[in-house]
Amino acid sequence: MCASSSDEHNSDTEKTRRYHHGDLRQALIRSAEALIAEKGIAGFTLRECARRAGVSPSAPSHHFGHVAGLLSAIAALGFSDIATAMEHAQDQAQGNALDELQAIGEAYITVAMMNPPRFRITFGQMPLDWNNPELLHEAQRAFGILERQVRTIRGDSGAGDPVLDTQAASVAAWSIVHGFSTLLLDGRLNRFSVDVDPEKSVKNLAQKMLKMLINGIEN
Amino acid sequence: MCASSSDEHNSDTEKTRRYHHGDLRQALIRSAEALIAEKGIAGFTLRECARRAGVSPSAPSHHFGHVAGLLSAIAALGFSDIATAMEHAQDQAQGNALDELQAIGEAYITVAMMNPPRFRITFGQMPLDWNNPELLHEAQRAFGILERQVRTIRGDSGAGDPVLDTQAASVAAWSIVHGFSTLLLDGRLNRFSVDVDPEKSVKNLAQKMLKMLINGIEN
DNA sequence: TGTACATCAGTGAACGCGCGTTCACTGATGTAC
DNA sequence: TGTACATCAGTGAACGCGCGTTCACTGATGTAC
Repeated sequence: MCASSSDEHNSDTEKTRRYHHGDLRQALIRSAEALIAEKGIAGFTLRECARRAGVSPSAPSHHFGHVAGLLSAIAALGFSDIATAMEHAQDQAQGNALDELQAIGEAYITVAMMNPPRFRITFGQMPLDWNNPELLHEAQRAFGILERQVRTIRGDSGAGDPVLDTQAASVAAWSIVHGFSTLLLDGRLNRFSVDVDPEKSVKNLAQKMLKMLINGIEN
Repeated sequence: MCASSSDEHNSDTEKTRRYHHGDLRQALIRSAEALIAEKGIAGFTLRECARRAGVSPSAPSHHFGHVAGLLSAIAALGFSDIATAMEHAQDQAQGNALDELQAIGEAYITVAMMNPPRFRITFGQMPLDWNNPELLHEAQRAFGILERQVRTIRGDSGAGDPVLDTQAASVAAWSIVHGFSTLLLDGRLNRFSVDVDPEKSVKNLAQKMLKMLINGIEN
């Protein structure tokens, strides 16, 4: 609860471990992401996570109930990041609905690139607890933004019949940005496509790609 | 080597286990896929695999060297399936290059749906051995087909300057079919999009989606 | 056709290991009076 | 301001477990003569 600890023991590097950590949740989330960034999804274990957070092996279970609890908390953040970034992009591009969709798509990819382990936890095949209300809420929020945007483009005010096309367009947009993010983070593009190493050219590539799709949605 | 065993012990259900299995490779591949289909990617272990194949715990290591050996063999099949299906689709749709790309994209998704565990091994984050020549070859073959097709569409006879656009279009096509397959197999579409349960509507959705993209690539 | 023998494919016991979770506990916190 | 006490957050030892790989081995296969 106390975001900034005002006492003298706020440094992790100091060996002075307090009995009450203060922000175990954040510490575990950070160490989980660092661990996955380093060892990949298969290298993740609760115990190693605790070790890195400088905390007893049972602490994570105590705090989150079970592995899925910690991972679900992180996945909720993952969806939240995406939703928030997409909302922001939408606002920035205000005006043309197609430009907004473009901006939303780019935001999705940017979020994935900015925190790969979080993206992997969110969309990899880790055990998540879909009864976690926060996780569910953030996930629905993210997809909702995308879908509403597409609906706007198609002039689908509710009564129209092109409902199915709206669905197809939403799924198309989600698929293309999700597929790109996945292939990129997993190093598949580097392996088979031309070099997409320099960060600038990745964003460029993503932009062009999205433009093609949106061009097609527009009809 | 002997594809059809001509002796009396060819049934797995019979408890008569021979010392030399005859086709351990196939048996392990089958049991690995069945295991992953049932328990997911996190539930995969070499030992359980061996157990299901009715073989000693050390047999997989003996045959494939290490876990990554077995998984890489399966991933090679995954890429091979995709490449072969795409080639076939290409032939069927012969004529219009855009129709061919559409057919190729649909084939990718169909392959993913036909053997989900294989697709997961191929593209999930399992430990693969990229020094495995078969794996490398099949992977390159698959991407090559896609890329050549896009090059044909753009009239890119080699000397042209729109090289970057060809790259973008290839990556866009790969991204959209890959993203769709991934989201579908992981049950994300069911969770957030409208119901895509009946198999027919999935193919329909994929078709529409691809049409949108190709429409955009065409300019 | 028969025998000797090298090669190969799979065995099974053992290795050392680290895992997620449980449980009774203890040290810190904050509230009531 | 000070004291008593309930609540809470994290401890640390222990649980039972199944893992991937190794190693010396053995049973089957196929080839040479």
